[in-house]
Amino acid sequence: MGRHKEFDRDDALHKAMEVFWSRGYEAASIEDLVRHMGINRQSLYDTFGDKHALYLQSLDRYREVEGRKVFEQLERPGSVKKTLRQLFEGVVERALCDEQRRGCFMGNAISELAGRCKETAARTCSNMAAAEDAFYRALLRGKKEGELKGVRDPRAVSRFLCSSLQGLILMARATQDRKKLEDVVKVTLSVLD
Amino acid sequence: MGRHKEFDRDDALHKAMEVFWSRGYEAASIEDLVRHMGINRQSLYDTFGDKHALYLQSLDRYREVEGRKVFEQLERPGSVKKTLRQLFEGVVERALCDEQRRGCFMGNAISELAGRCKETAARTCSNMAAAEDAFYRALLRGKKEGELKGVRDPRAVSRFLCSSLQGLILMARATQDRKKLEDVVKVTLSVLD
DNA sequence: CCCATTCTTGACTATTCATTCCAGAAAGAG
DNA sequence: CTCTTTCTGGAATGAATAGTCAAGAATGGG
Repeated sequence: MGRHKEFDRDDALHKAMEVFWSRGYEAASIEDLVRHMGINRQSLYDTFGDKHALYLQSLDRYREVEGRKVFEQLERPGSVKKTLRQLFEGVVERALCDEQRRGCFMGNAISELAGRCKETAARTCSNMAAAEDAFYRALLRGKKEGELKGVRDPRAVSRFLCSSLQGLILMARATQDRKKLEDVVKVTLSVLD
Repeated sequence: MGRHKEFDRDDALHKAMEVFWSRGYEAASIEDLVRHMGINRQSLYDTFGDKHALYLQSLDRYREVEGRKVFEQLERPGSVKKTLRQLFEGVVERALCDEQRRGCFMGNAISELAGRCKETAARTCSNMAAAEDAFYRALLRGKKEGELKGVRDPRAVSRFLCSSLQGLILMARATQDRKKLEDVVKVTLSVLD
């Protein structure tokens, strides 16, 4: 009964996420979204609701896509230290390539919106808790496998790694100097020794 | 010759800074600014130029006021470790009090604007370099006074402290949990041992 | 074929935005 | 007082904004 949707919902949402990620909530206009999503304005409203609802769905999407990458990386067997090094160096590498300097969508959301939008606050808060847990499980595994004997308080260190990751990503938006970023990574990971 | 200005320029600029600091660039309307600055709209344009110019001046103002506090704190004689602990714990304390969750104006500027406004990028970049230098000088002093023997690469550690500070401030906007923030501080400062 | 559904298009509304203009009041200098 | 400057308030401008509406074309199920 009736015509099918011509566009792929997930695809359009992904495109919306890219717009909000690189421009932020306020600076992204519906015009920008319609153009970049490649769908009709009416379809946008019919499918995703209003701009704010679309933003929240974009945040969820980001968490699924980008968050999953991190979680999977942290769960891969092998040296936890090496994995963490790859994770942090990967952030540096991607930051230096990305000429848009988008940073972390979750971090941006915290900075721009979490203070005055409780739906955003809930999402960013729970995302950060999830990241902390992923770090925590990796640290526990590293301890069990005898690799991280120096880590006394894995819960505290997992929180530290969360915060450090955000700090590094922010710094990478302010400077292009690879040496500075690698210095940060070097000292950050030294707490694991 | 002529009537004097009725309002204090610095005072008005300070008020403008508060608005941009708590709401960001895009979400702060001229209406908000006029209301909170307590001056006339025309006076705003006559005195500060347009919204963008006012924003840049607010950034400069923030650097003078808030930056100076940090720089002075770092230059005070006495234990560098203790000073750094006070600095980081002060950030936690202020973040937990501030019900507006404003974070760091410079960090917010990086996140919201540095990618597409080169004047903002220049200011945030130079501010970060200044902060790095302030940390660096403090670390050098600590080494000279024999307190920080464990710090091998003070330049790298100063960069790390910069990044960590921003990470902590961001995390403090996402969570109210004092224990989490104190964990971050604890591990961060452990690199000085 | 017919009907229901959905896509597409473009126009439309209503609000908000930054910015400018204007006319008059206030106030200091000579 | 007089001139000049600045403050004040409100109105006006024009662009951009988010969101809605309506009419028609496309498409699939029955």
